[in-house]
Amino acid sequence: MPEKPYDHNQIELKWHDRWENADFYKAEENSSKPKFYVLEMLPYPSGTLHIGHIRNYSIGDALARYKWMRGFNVLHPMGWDAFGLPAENAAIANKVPPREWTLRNIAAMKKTHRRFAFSYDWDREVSTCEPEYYRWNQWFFLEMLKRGLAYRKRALVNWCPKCATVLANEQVVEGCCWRHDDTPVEQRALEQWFLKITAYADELLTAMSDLEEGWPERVLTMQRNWIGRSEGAEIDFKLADDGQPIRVFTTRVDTIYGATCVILAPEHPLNEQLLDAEGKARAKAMVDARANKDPGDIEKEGFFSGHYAINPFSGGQVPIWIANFVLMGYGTGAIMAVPAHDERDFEFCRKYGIAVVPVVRPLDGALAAEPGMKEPFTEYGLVENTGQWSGLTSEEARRQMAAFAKQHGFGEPAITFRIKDWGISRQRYWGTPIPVIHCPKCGVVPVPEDQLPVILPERIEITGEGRSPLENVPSFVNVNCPQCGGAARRETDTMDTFIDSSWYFYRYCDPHNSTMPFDPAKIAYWFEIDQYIGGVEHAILHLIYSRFFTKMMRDIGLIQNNEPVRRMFTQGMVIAEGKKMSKSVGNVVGADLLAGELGADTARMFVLFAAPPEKEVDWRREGAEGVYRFLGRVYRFATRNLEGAGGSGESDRKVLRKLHQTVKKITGDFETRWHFNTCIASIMELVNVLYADEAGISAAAMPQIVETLALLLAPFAPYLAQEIWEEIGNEGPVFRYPWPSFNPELAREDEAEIVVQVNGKLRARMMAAFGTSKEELAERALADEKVRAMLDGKQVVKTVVVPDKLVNFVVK
RNA sequence: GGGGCUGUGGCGGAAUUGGCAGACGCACCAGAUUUAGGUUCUGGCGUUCGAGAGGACGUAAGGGUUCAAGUCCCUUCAGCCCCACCA
Repeated sequence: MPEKPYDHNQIELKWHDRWENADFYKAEENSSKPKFYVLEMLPYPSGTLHIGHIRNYSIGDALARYKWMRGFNVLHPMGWDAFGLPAENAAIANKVPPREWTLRNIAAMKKTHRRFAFSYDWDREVSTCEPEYYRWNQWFFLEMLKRGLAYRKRALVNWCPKCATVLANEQVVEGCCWRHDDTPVEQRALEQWFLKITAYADELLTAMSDLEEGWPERVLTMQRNWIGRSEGAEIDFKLADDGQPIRVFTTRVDTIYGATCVILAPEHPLNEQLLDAEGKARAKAMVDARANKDPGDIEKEGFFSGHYAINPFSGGQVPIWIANFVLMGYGTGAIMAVPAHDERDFEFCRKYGIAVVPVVRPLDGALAAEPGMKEPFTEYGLVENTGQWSGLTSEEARRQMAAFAKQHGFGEPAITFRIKDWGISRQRYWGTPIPVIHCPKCGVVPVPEDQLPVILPERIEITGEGRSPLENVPSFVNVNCPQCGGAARRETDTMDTFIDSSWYFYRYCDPHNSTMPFDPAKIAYWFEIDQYIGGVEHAILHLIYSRFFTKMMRDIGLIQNNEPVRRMFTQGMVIAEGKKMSKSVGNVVGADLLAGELGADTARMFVLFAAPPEKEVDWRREGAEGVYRFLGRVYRFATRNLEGAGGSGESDRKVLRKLHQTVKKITGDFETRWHFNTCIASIMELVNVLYADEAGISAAAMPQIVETLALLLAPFAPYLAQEIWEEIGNEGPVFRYPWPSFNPELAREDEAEIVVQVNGKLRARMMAAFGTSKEELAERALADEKVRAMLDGKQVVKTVVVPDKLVNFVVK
């Protein structure tokens, strides 16, 4: 039978059209199949396909297809959201209703996406711009408000002048906005809404021990550092003037006898009382300087406040200083400086000539002599000259002294976290409105549940800098108070869109529910997510937020699982021109271009082939032709051997062995590592063997070979696999057919190749039956001419034999 | 400053448990097919010495453990990522 040329367009469009409305992986709830829930980050609703998502589709799509063939129940939904708005379209964000803008793009996007990824459950599409989604965002907000998990306070916030909005701490990168790395973030004081993520700080940290198995260590480390738990004590020093307490946080209360000053952050509230006009000006200058500089470049600076504090343990008086390296946002905003036992304090005190008093000695040494101390001793040791605690170990002293402080009312053991509450207010049009009303009489009043959702007005004008465009829409702002009925103002802040991404995967399980965010029974069925695939850039933002949301929803009583994701996979980024490919950098390459040229099969397979998925991949299209050539080779081989192509049969055994070895190899790589690049490489090897031995394959063996080849290709090149599947007379989707199994007997080589080494260097090879004894192997190796020549005149000191593998002679 | 990751041909990468370094592909070279180009098929392709058979060297650099090291240990260098006056 004559071969057919590989025309990717004809094949892909044919199946694309036939599959237009098919849902191959439609979730079968309550089926007896094992559950498998793949989630991918959402496609961005921008005009061009974001190439980073091609990688998502490649990985998740291939995996879903494979899992389905292995008999798993796959929920693999597609979602649409409002975040990821291109920076250059910031104007749009303030003008076009998110919903309209998103819907406009969805239609165009679907076409391209379907060709790349048709394994989604389209019924479970969730758009986070839909009023229904707003409703449940707002419902969650009000639930949190009831429970004290949402609150409002005046706060210094990070402000991006370009976005004209507030940023969460997590969204500030090197002092700049995460979307505008050339725009320094400013500090502004605004009334802001916060979610009390700190209430879960401890659990977010300790629960991580359950995730160790399925999450990358790297991500867990980042989260641990971000949450930043440290154990210590809070101690009240007394202001010498009037006895009012100055609370400091320390992890080393055992060193408190060595505290030679107390240092306040420049923005510490007590400064208002302590400092004169000049001091206040200096403190303010420090705050401003800090906002605009790289933290690493700022030199330690400070000045004496003119006041003293009393050490509650020793009773001694120490000066109170103001210094720029003390942060108001961490601990209590005040520290006790122990220069003898802390790097920073040492540097600071030496600079300003403040006393250094050693009080901890190394376990095997003496107390450091001062003056003349060159560097602080920061490790644990034994405390000395510390009153009744002298002689204790640092650990023991820490415990006892903290307890003593509590007992006497001037302190207590304390745990401090680095993580701060999540500021969710955005002065931006693009987001879920925060559902509260400000009434001059009643204060902050929640919008009653039956009035949800509060939706965004359409067709609004951009305002000037710094205020929500919603403030200029009277029909939105002017409302009656739900409590007293009087005139009131609606909140104009909208929610951070990370709220949307924190729970959308729950909504996937029940996307059309109009009475609840989702049916708890459905969540109980699907969750936890078995496998989540996302970019590594979400390690601390999205992944901490969604863990927080899960715990919050559990405490509301909606769900039972403690964590959203059982196993987490962070894929590498796509790099172009040496930079992370992203819209704001402007180096996005349209992968649909490649797909249009060489086909979606080639584009997908090429991305998978380029590198293992956890690694970043440099986008260059040079290698794509190779993949295209390969697919053509496969197709031509299959079509010319459909029938009556019987060969001699002399190669059957060899080819079938290779076939079974390939199935074995790919199955292994799929199950354990997801190294699709080696999967594809081994299919290529197989095809090379098929070409070399084509004439020797019998008509009896050929159908099995072609069919298996189609099945092996199905996860990577579904259109081609399907086409071959049909050509050989099979019906229905190829990936509904079970993944091929391999026969270990057939996969095994007849004989083992034994490597013969002399002093660890390869000198010869020989074939031997499996299980040949060590003695016989050594004997046969010695018989080899070349080996004999190498051993001539030398003495064999030792012979190492690894059965079925190698013989090594050690000679002198 | 702290934590983590990476370093293999001209390039992307393979080597899953310490056991043949460079699978597979790109690029390049040659041959066959073709009027020619393209396509397709076949072969070559780490460096170096050698006419050849064959030898020596070779996984960032140096050292160590081992019969055997890309893989394990130590030191150094380079690059990337995260955190960063966190008391």
